[in-house]
Amino acid sequence: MPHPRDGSGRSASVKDVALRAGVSLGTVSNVLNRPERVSADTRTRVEKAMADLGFVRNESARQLRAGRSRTIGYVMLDATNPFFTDVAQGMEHVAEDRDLSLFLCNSDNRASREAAHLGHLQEQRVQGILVTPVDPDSPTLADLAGRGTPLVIVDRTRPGAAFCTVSVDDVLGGRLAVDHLVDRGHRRIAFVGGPDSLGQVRERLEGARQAWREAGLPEADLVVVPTTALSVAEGRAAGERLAGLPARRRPTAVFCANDLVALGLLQQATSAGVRVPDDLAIVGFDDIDFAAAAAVPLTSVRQPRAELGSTAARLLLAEADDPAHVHEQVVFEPELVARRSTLG
Amino acid sequence: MPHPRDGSGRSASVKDVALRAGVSLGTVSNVLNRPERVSADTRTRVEKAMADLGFVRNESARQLRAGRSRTIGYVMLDATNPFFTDVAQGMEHVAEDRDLSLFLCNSDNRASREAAHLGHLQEQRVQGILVTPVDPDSPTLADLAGRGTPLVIVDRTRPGAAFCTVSVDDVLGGRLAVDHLVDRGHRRIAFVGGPDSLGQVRERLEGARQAWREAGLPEADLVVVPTTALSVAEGRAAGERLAGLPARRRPTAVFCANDLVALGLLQQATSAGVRVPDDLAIVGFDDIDFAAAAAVPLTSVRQPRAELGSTAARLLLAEADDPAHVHEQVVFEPELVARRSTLG
DNA sequence: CCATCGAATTGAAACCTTTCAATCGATGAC
DNA sequence: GTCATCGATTGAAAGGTTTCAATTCGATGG
Repeated sequence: MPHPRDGSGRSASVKDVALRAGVSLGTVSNVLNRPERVSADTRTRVEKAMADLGFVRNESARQLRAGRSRTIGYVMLDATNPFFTDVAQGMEHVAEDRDLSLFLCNSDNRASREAAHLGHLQEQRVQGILVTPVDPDSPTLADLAGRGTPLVIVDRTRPGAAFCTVSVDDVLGGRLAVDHLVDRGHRRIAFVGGPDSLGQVRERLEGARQAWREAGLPEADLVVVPTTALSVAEGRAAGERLAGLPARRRPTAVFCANDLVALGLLQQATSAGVRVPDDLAIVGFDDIDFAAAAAVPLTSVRQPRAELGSTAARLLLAEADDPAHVHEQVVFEPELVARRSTLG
Repeated sequence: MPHPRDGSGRSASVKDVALRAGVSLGTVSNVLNRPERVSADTRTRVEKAMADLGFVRNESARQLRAGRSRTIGYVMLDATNPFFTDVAQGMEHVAEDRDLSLFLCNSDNRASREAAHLGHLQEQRVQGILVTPVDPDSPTLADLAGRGTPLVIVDRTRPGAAFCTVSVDDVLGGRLAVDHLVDRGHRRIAFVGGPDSLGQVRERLEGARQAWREAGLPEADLVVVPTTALSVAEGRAAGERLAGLPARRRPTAVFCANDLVALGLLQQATSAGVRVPDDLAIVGFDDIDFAAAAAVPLTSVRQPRAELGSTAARLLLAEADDPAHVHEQVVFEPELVARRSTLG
């Protein structure tokens, strides 16, 4: 019987272990935390007692004593978007190396959920919080940082802010996408994405406009098709709206604010008999794995997803370990990955 | 100045609040937990003190006292598979309703990671653990349940086990897929998936074989193409192996163990000039959003993903709240969703 | 004016771990 | 035989919250 449940229902504590092993409570703690200070004999005795009792360390008590937990948290914007799960993967590796747990939370694009999660994480006294915020200018974040909780913003930048940020140059990303389309000869294009409360959307569009302008092309030939979210469904809907445009205004290429939208659009286009890329070229953003795997492989602006996450996590821990830490704003450069959806 | 940081660096405790509000520590606790027992006057005074001090409740201490936390955990098999994030979404809703936090962990198909996560969750004294295990027969799980931690297995069934399970009838799913292909006139098909250490893979194949046999078709005409994982990349690789088969053995349809594999296969086929479904029909499994969004929308066996998650979470909480709880084995029926990848 | 009652508030104990100064015992040096 | 030393072990305190029995105070009824 490997795990005799004691009648009390309560799980065994160090005290119970000490009693059973016939040592003091401090010794049990030593076995747990500084085994080298305990004689081999006592150690095995204590370890046996632990096994017999099915002892599991109570992390709450440990944290209470230590003042902080062995956990960091990441509040992500959209857990169903593979981009963010890949970012989280990068964080996870760093956490694993340091033997920390990563607490994943999904704000699902809602400020209220975000606030709730941030509150819970604070109550847990996590070592620090990573967040891809609904709104990076929200005072909640500044408050948090001001209160002393290490905080790193992921996928947004905030120059001069009271915290580190790790992001990708979205304006540059937008330029890359549009430069590529212009190079391929397109002279009427659309930008699909929204809501523009999302900084990612605004900046990618801004970059697109810059590139378009610098190519000397008329503003009116860059149509903006707004969506209410960055999802596959919205991409499909946008495709329908695009198909409804009079032929002379219909673009020959589309730059989508992310790959989910691009995949939705691609599907709608293909099923409507529009050939990609011959009739319509498509560029996405993020370069999630599904982009390369689409039946017409998607040209996309690649972000170093895992690196974004691991860098953020490392900065967070640096700040948590060193109060004199100087905040950094890391900006990665995106890179265009050309595939069939624009190459024919 | 909304959050004056006290010189100590330590964050404010109930004691500090009590001192500042000129009340006892018990009263502060009452304001927090039973506000109706406190006079309006005192209450506002205490609330003001909390705001001034930027008081944040210390969850570790609360948990220590309460004996258990306000958290449940889900250890998922593959966080990058949208199927599991959708399942998690279902759990999240239940947790949100009960004002609990859901701690998401990714075992990434590795038993060692799974064990580490399970250990951490226990140490946190979570109310219960949801897990899609690498191996549902692992003694670790039985131990956990035996030790008294409420446990629910998700996406696997284990008749007569010492815990609840919530799953989908994978054998039936396999049958549905193959019945459909047989109905569409296919007489030589392949099953693509692996490793068969995964129960999901074994059972879906088993169902496929049953349906094939019952249709009176020769065993040899159901080719099994094993993969080392259920990923897009493996699907692509399998596609190449399939293309390498001599024409007379090449199947006219493929049933993939999940949608990721199917999407990879679809991509490989299309880029190799194989027309889907005319030259090759494809059926996936899970019906993730990307399945419908593929450029050739994918026929797939739908599982009630969110419902799987919410049911599991509800069972878990039922067990956590009632020690006399009787374990249940819930099995959902999957459903075939036919789309262009098999319909032409 | 006293007794009683109820509402509001208090103070101490408990939860479990970690830490650290103090103690103990044995070994080796003189 | 005594003293210093060193390793091993101990015991008590601290950390923040919650709970609950006990207390206070003002008000009500007699």
